[in-house]
Amino acid sequence: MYRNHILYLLEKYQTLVLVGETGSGKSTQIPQYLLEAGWGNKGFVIGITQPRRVAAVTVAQRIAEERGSILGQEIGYAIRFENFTNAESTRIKFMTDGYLVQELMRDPLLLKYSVIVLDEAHERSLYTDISMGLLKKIQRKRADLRIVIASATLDAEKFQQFFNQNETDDSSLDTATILSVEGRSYPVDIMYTSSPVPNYLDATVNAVQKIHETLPAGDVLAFLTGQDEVEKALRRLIDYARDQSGSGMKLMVLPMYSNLPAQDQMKVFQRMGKNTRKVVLATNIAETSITINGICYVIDCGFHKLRAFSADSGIDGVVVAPVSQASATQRAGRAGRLRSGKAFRLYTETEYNKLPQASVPEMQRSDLGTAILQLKCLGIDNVLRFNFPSAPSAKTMIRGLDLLYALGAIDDFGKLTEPLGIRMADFPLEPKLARMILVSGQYGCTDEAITIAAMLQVKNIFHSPPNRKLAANKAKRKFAVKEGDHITLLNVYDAFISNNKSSRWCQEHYLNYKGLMRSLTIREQLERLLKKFKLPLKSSEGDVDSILRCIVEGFYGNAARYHPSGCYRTIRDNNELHIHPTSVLYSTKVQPWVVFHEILRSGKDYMRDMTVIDPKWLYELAPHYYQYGTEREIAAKRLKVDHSEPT
DNA sequence: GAGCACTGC
Repeated sequence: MYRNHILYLLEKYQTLVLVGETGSGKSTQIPQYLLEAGWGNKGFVIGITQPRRVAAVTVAQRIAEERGSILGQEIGYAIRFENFTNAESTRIKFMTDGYLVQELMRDPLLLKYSVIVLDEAHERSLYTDISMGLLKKIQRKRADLRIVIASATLDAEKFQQFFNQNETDDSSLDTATILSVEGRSYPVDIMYTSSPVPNYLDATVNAVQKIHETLPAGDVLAFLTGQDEVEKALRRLIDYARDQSGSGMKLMVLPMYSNLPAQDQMKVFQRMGKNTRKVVLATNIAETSITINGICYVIDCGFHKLRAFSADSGIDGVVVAPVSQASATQRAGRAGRLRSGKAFRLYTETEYNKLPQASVPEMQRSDLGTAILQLKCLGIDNVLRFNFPSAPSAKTMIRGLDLLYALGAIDDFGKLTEPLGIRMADFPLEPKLARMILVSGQYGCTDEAITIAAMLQVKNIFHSPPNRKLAANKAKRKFAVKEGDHITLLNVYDAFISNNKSSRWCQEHYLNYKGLMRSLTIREQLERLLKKFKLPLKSSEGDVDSILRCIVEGFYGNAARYHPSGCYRTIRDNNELHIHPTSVLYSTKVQPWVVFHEILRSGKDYMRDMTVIDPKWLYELAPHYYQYGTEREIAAKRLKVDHSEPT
């Protein structure tokens, strides 16, 4: 395929932007071309990054198989917790883009590598963008390092300009170039509605029925925005399928979203009998993360859920937003992998033309605390001037810097503190939790701190099947304590260990066994980090106050106070907050002061994972953050803010 | 009485 062309351009240019549809085979072919052309000689390694762990593993597996080699030798992969590479023999190394950033801490100029391929760059994941900024810097010092950016069409020129070091008008001096490779997919007919659709859920259900009644055999993939919508549409289409039974072709309707248990997810990959049409109702998980073979018809509602971060309130949330043209193209393409297909867009062509070309990169809609910490650790002192492919707003950057300063990770000059800041960057956790763990030695509760941090990484520890909610709630109350969710999670973990990590015990107590096993692994990793920093593993032996104070050390910025209006308000910004119904504090008597782990935005702003605190701790532990010394003064400040706001 | 797409160290 474009073998010689690619190799020629890589000799001539430092950076090659390779444009081609996903699934065109380039992920597996290009690394092998590079290897055969000698880019893996003299001990050099060819590195390929992927935004997702599974992709890194499966592509590595596929190539190893093609070449008849054992995975972990010539072909290897490295992702968090798993390193299947061999220091001497590995020539092609797959990794996640996050892993590459981590690798840079050990090998700042990537001297081991001759080529780095950033695959799926058009997705613009947070770490792909960071990698691009860092690689550009490295290239100035290492003219021999080659970079391949593999992307879908839209961003190609932007990437080429970003990496091009030629500042003259003479294009023969360019250091970056673009090459388009053709995909192997089949044409897809795009259909639009003739007028705007009032309700895309109804329209999706109707479209499935119409396809089933009027179009030839072929499976259907419909994109909706969330679990809720998928389940709603599912119920209606199952009813429809039942009414249809007996008349011609059967209909098999299946849901697909990330929260769905693995065995149910697997069902969408099963092949149906000849007389059955499969309909998959999916979230955007089916846009990039998974590929279902045999889809001939795609229905695109025109919306998806996206992470959104507000630099003003510091609240991270998810919002429903119109898709971009790039997403719409990607969705439609899912119909043309087997033979030519049809994509039904539930919006007009005029509406399509008004859509943004591409979604805003993740970099520009995330909290950047962790990312800034990592950049500082890599020697980027002035992150505000760092060359990102799409720079985040100054406000977001300052918010991130503020947080790191408050947590003691950086000093007055923006320099990483020693040892706290440097150690925080080493933790695979958000900065608040990293600080909580690193100071836990002073509270004699390192043991409890890493357990709590590990438990907070896993969502849905408590299982609540819709038909047995009452029993599940009762089971949960057995672990619940008045101090709140953090100590409750600690109890659950301890009980899990003293019951020999029994899956049966979990089932009886409505606990998520897999989730608990995962927090066990994460906890082991954190324990290793404690050892690395020579912090002894020590339990507070039932002294709960020490643990609570330790939590406040990391989370004083997330403090809230009960407000007479019947909800909570953050101390710092006076934002309205509510208790999430999954909190153990939801059904107990009102506690005036709390800290929370995170805010969940869905209609209202909910605090998830809360702990009751003594307000004195706030100014004892964080006088620099709460400038007003006494509780009375904090209250006075709060009142002042209240008066200035019409409510 | 809620339910968030996805990903990563």
